[in-house]
Amino acid sequence: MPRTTQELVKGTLDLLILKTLQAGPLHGYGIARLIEERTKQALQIEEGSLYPALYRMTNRGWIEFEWGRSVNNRRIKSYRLTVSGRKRLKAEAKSWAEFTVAVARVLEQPA
Amino acid sequence: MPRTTQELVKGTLDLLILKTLQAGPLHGYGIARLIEERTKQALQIEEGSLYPALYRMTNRGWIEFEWGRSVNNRRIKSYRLTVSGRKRLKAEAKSWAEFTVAVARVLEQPA
DNA sequence: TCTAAACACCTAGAAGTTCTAGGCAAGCTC
DNA sequence: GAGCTTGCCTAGAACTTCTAGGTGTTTAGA
Repeated sequence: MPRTTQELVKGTLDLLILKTLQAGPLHGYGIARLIEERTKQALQIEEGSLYPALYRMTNRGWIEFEWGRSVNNRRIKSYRLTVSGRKRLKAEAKSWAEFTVAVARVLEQPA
Repeated sequence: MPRTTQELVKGTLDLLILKTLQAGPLHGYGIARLIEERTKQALQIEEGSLYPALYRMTNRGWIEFEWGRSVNNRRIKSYRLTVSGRKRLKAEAKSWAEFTVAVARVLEQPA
């Protein structure tokens, strides 16, 4: 289902995942669906980006997982933030806010 | 002069360049300095990113250049937007706006 | 019962941008 | 004439993301 109006994640995937896990544990597939739902399908989370990202972030100690069962009775890896991950979330959110302000300063210039 | 507080450009470089050229022709070095000034040094434009980007964008027909002289009497490549580049600027600006709104929707969720 | 769809995970390789870390030349200032 | 600034450039590495597959399980429905 290729939808040209959908945006790709452009460097914010980690932040989006960290933020989504802030409210509580969730599995990879669920994270993707929730982000898409919350952005009204404006952001599309590709599985080929998602799973490598979860792997990287686990390695970096920002998240950890345990095997479990979903509400649909499927085997899932339930991820949650670590203490380090909460710190990282805070830092990335701040960085993103500063970044968008900076870009806005350029874009607000008169033609 | 490594400054950890400076942000990198994360996929917005083309947009920043296009926007900076919207007001009139400018050379590469000047584009970088102007963006840094307008963002109060929050964004840093690396020359190793800048020149390849200008090359790419020229190839894609978004910008074109002619050789000239700067106010400092140095040889410069003076870039300006093409018609196609103006279209591209408009599209990228719109896309960026939608993207930031989408990310904001995720980030505004309660913890 | 059998099938199809949805759920849920995964990977290899390619593509693309950006950064690091250099280099070169010319003009200006002291 | 030395050194700084301006101004251009490149090769290669690093990194993320996408494409394009793949697997297995559960459930709904024909």
